[in-house]
This record gives sequence, C-alpha cells and structure tokens, in this order.
Amino acid sequence: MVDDWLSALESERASMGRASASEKVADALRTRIIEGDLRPRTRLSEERIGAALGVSRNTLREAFHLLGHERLVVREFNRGVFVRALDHDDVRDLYRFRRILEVSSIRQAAIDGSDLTRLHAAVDEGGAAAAVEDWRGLGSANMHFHEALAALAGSRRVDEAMRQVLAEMRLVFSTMSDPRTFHEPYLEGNRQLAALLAAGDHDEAERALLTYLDRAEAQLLAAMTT
Amino acid sequence: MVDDWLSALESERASMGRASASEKVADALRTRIIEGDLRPRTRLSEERIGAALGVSRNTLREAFHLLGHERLVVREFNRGVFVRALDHDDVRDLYRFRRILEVSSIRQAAIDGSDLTRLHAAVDEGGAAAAVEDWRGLGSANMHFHEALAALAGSRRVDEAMRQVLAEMRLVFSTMSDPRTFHEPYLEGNRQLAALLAAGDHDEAERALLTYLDRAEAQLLAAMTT
DNA sequence: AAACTAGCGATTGTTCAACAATCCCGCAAT
DNA sequence: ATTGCGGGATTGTTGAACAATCGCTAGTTT
Repeated sequence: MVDDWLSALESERASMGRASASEKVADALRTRIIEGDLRPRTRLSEERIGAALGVSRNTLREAFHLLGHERLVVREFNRGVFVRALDHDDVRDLYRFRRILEVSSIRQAAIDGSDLTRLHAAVDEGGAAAAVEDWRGLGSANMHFHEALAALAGSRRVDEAMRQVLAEMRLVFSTMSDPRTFHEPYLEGNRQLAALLAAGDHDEAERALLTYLDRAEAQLLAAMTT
Repeated sequence: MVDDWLSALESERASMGRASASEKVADALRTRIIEGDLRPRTRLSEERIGAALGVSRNTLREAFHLLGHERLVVREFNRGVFVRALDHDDVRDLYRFRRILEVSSIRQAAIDGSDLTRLHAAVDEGGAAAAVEDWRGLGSANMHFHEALAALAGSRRVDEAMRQVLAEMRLVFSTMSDPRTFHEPYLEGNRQLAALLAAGDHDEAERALLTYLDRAEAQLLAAMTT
C-alpha cells in the first residue's frame, strides 16, 4: 500500500493535540498517582491542584471525572476527591475478576487459532527491561502481557475491562516499596505461558495461569499493610 | 442482631437527597433513553436540554459524562453528544461478554454453595409481570434475573460489568417495536435455569444458558434493521 | 451544470468569577 | 461521653464570556 503511514499517524492521533485540557490534566495526575507521588487516601484539593496546573476548577473537575471512571480516585459528595485506597477485599476481587477474564481468553484462544505476536512482544519487552534493571518498565511490560492475554478473547469489552483492572493493579503496586520483588518473578512465568499457548497446550496453560495468579494474589496480600 | 434495620437504611441511602444535580439529570436522561423516548442517533443539544431541565450547561456536561461512562451516549468532539446506536458487532460483543460473565458465575456457584433467592425472586417478578401483560416489566424482570445470575460470582466487579452490559442491552430493546416477542420466550427459560441451579445440576445449567444466549443473540441480530 | 471555495451562523470547548450548600473542627453545655 | 452550635473552608452549581470548530449556503470557477 502506498499510504501505509496513514494508519501509523492515526494511532498517534490520540497522544497529539487532540488531548483536551482536561485529558492532559488527567494524564499528569494519573502519572503522579501511578508513580506513587500521590499516596492513596490523599485528598486532591480543587483549589490547590488547579492553581498548580494553571487550569480552572471546571477543567480540573472533568479530569477528576476521567480518573474516577478509571477508579484511580473516588469522589465523595461535598467532600472532594481522594486517591483511591485498595484494601484486601479489593485485591481479592481484582484477582477473581482477572481469573474470569484471562481464563476465558485462553479458552477462546483454544477455539479459534489466535495471534500471539502481541503476547511475545510483551515478553520481549519485559526481558529487555529486566536486562537493564528497569523494574518499573518491567512492571509495564507485565501489564502489557496480561493486556495481550485478555485480547485473545477478541472482545472490545473484555479489552476495556482488563485495562480497567490493570489500572487498579498499578494502584496497588504504587504502594509497594520494592517493585523488583513484585515483577521479576513473573518474567519467567510469562515466557512459559506464552510458550504453552504457542505449543497449543491450552489446558496446561490454563493451569499455569491459575497458579500464577494465585501466587501473585497471595504475595500482594501478604505485602499489604492495611 | 438488634440493629438489623441498619443495613436496610444503608441500602436506601443511595436514593436519598445525596444525589447531586448532575446525577439527577443523568437519571432523567437515562430513563428517557431506556424507555425509548430518545431514539438512538438523536443529538442531545446542550442548550435545549439544559433549558428543559433547568440546569446550567456545566452541570449538563457532567451528566453527559456519566452517561458516556455507561455507554448510553457517545461524545463526538465539537459535534455534541448522541444517543448511542448499537450495530451488529456491538450485539455480538455484548453476548460474547455475557457468555464469559454468566458462565463463570454458574461455575462459581458450583464451587461454593450459593444463595438463589434473588434468582427466584426475579423469576417470580417476571411471572407476575407476564400475568398482567406488562411486557416492559417483564423485560426488567429479565434483566434482574441475569443480574442475579451474575451475582453468583460473588464479585463486585462482575456485578458492575453485568449492570453495564444490561444497560446497553436496554439500548437495543428500546429500538424494538414489540417487547413481548423479545422477552416472553425467556420467562420459561429463566424458570428452567433456576430449577437446574437449585437442583445442583450446574453442567446442564451451563449448557442451557449457552443455548439460551445463542438463541437470544440470533433473534436480536435478525430483528436489527441496521 | 457540476464542483469547489469562502464566509456565516450555530454549537461546542474552555475558562472565569461569584454565590449557595455542605462539611469539618473546635467549643460549650448537658 | 454525647449532643448542639457556630465559623471557616471547600465543594456544588450557575451564568456569562470568548475561542474553536462544524455545517450549510451562496457565490465563483471550470
């Protein structure tokens, strides 16, 4: 095709000038939350943050709505917005939901032959990040792996549900002191899972995924102070 | 317990005065959309609706955000918000998602013994509605049935995902001319499914559910003009 | 006649400032 | 220890203003 670059441009449009003011503010806050600068339970004052970012309260409000939609913050009527704090029940529920989504994705992959390129790309991304000891990058690669896994279901709604879940997972990770401990062990697990899927052994892949998730959940619950 | 009524009060808190203006506006619009008064593709003019409901554009905008979050409306940049119009792909994806959620709920029910009271209540509600030929009420009862079914998973996130899906389903039903055709056949299916679950025959229940959903999807797709 | 372009009106996106409503905190009173 | 009551601070909501963009019409060009 002569206009191959057209689709490439199309994909970049989201990060271009199309970002409205409220979306840019939401991006900034999202980064601060994920990076752990804004700890859970922190109240986000409209006045202070609006002044800091140089936007009006109304714009800030729309940004808060976006973040609330992603469950990164919670809005309490007449009290303000707070950085979300997840408790043990939340983590348990997140993993319950992940089991449903990811297992069904693997089963769907067993039915219709699936494209595993994204999955392998995520594995490679994680390997590269671990090689240079970029543990936060490894965490992102891990997210991409599970996003690609969920994509095997071939459903837009599953994709978005998974994105939502992973955003909340970042919220948990942000409270952890040592990212290496929580991401490095799963690099090998991802590689193994991808290999099982490539080999077509979906039953074993499902078992491996479940033990994988069980272990991750237990480790996270144990590390949570609250 | 002596303070049994406390939980009853707790459940009513949501419908109290705690609703903000934007939420009340969103409620009103949601009803109009679900009832079919606002047809898909209808453009929701900020000026006109704001005047009709007596709220400012800013408040209306927040309500639009809420409805957009529920996928009942879509926002097109610089063009306005429109009542969502679902196409065949949307319906297929909705049912793919429903299969994932509802099947996993049944399997979860097979593991931990589950409380089926809500399920039976929904069946009874449907029977009562059909007895007085309240087809829209039958539709609601049907929704409640599947909501109760999803609740068997015991996951807040599954509950909300299911609520979201059912809201979108209403969007499809609202375009249908004869609600009876699309709800009455499933009254018996619901009753049967509840009986199978009560009997503990989860495998058969799963099979019944899948054929149920396949049939519903096919019927809906066939009835969609667009 | 058909197609293209410039301009105009209408609508949305964004910001601002002000007022009303509500909550939080400390203090007093029972 | 619990209840009732301000005062101060923060959020909820409004209305207006300006900029940016879209859809349409009219006029021009080929």
